[in-house]
Amino acid sequence: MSDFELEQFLPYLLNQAAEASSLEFQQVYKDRYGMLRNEWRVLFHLGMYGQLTASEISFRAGLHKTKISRAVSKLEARRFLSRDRDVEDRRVEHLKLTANGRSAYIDLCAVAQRYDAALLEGFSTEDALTLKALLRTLAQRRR
Amino acid sequence: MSDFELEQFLPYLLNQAAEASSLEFQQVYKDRYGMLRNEWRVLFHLGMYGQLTASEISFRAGLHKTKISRAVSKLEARRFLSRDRDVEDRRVEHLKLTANGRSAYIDLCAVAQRYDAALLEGFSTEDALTLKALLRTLAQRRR
DNA sequence: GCTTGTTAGTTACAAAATCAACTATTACAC
DNA sequence: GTGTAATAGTTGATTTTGTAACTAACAAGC
Repeated sequence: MSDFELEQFLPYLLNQAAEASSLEFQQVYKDRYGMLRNEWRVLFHLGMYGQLTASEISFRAGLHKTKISRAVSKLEARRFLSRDRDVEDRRVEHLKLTANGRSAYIDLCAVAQRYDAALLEGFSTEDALTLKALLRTLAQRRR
Repeated sequence: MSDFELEQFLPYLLNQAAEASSLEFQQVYKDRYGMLRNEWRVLFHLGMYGQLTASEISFRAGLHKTKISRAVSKLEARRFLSRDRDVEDRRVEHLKLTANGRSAYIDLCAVAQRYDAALLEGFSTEDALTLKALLRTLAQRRR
């Protein structure tokens, strides 16, 4: 194919952009709290929505249950969250952040907000909104 | 932080969108040619630019040299590319696609073009252009 | 009650990514 | 030339992920 442009191919572009714009933030949660990507995501979901079960996080974040399971173990080991078995259904665990976890969440939220603003610097407000709306649409078609 | 929205956080959004929109295409190059993401990328760079060295691919694609090295080995083992040692500088290898590799490239290009169009279906031409331009800007801030 | 099916979450093993150390070759200083 | 540094690319050890099989608990039919 003569007229194909890799740099115009959406999945490629998205990957490049995602990787580039995750790098610095990743550095922060890794260096500051020893977290991995999935751990950060679980922490944020609990921080935003309060108490959740692993399945609920899995559904909301679009993460496979094994990823959740491992992320939860790590976060628990580092005292960022606590588990509570459901009394009605003893298969279910309710997860919530410890004080420690909450303070990490609050700290990282602030970092994230500043970081987000920095990434969008140079874009017009309208472009920024369009970008995020389109990305949300693309992300929705899932699994 | 009360007003933080994970779904508005650019790195998160980009990752979700990237993952969602890579899935189906990944399935194609995996099922049809047994390729991994890095192998597909190397194949496309060689398909688009002709003969390149590993370092050149590394620079253009923003991939670490170990990823290139392993992708090249796999592609060579499956007869998708051939290596040629440089006569002037015997550290350097010139890589290029075999007929086999080229035909895989041409096939995947066509798939990619159709897939790209399908992803953008429902977006206005203007939105599509804006999206790609912004993504390119974000991707540029790199490494 | 007992069997069958389903759901929540974990674990085991293989595949893949990472990071650092390595070899081979060239370049440059003296 | 000889020693030192730089570059191209590979390999190995460790971590992380992915897939599938697993355990434990519940639910529904009979």
